[in-house]
Amino acid sequence: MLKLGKLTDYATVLLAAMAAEPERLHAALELSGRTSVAAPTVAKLLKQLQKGGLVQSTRGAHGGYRLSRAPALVTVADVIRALEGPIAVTDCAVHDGGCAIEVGCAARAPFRLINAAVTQALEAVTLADMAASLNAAPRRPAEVSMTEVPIFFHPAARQVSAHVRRR
Amino acid sequence: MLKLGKLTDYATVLLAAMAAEPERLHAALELSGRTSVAAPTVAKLLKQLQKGGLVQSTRGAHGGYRLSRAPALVTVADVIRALEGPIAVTDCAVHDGGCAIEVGCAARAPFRLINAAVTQALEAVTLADMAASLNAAPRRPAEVSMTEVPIFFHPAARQVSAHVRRR
DNA sequence: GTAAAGAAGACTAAAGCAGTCCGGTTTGCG
DNA sequence: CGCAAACCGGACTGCTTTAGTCTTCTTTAC
Repeated sequence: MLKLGKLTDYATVLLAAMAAEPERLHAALELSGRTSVAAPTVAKLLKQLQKGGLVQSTRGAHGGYRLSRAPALVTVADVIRALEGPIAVTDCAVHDGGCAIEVGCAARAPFRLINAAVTQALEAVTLADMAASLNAAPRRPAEVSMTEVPIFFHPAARQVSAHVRRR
Repeated sequence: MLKLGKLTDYATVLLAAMAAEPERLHAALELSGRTSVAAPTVAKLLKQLQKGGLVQSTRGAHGGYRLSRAPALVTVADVIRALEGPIAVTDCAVHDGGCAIEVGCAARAPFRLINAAVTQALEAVTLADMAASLNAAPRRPAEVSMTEVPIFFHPAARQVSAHVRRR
């Protein structure tokens, strides 16, 4: 399915919730309540995100987590890399060796290009975009039409959901 | 890792090998020899690809498999869909329900856009492209640079590796 | 000093994936 | 007519990855 792990999905939701109030300190339990993600899972994810440098922690009573960077500077690709390692559609797209085919493999070069394209799509969406779509009036899923997609590819378009938010 | 299954990878290699001689009939064993993929695996994959409508089989002695469509009309996305089902970066990007968060989920709409973008990248590469890169002089991996990627997004550019092939 | 909060890691259960093997059917050819 | 080559269809097993939980320890505010 070319699937992302469920945990990565949750992590994105958590970070989006934090991005709504970037300055505040967010306790793990509080985030669990706000996002409906199970508390132990939230704790586990935040630890990993901290290891990946995406959030900073404050220990002790009234402690919590805070985003390390401004929401606009954190992309979905960053989240995936923090939790699942480098983005690699196939193994051979990233590291050489280990593949029996390797030499004269027709798929290799094209897969590298695909990998780069996928990465670019993931770099195009930031936490700020997600937080914005949280604050906006709820949209019905069907309203996100396929025709809106090419905005990703316009060189100047960084804030994807700015487009989504309108109308 | 956003990984594709290894089997999907192999299937792409097999189809690329067949695309080099689209008219011929290819026996499973012969393809195994040409691609270094284990014979039972080849057989299994071709069966699945047939179920997915990508190849046609001829039974009996001197039988084999043939591509159902011209190589230029088969994309990597087709291969993935035949083996792994619909392309879905997250579950909620495709089917509704089953997600505890669901309502008021900030990540949902953005993930749908990402999913569409990823799909588009996968649709952009065909078996014909791969077969071409097989016939061309072998390129060293490093030569496929990131700067070549945007070709994917140019509206008129369908044959990605036509660009890769040159120089 | 006590309570609230994060840190760290071990552990279990479940799911998906890769790979193999089997018996069956169709077809070509001597 | 019978054998061999090739595909057909599915069952089955072992492995890896993932999700999720639990426990114990450390830090800090009041």
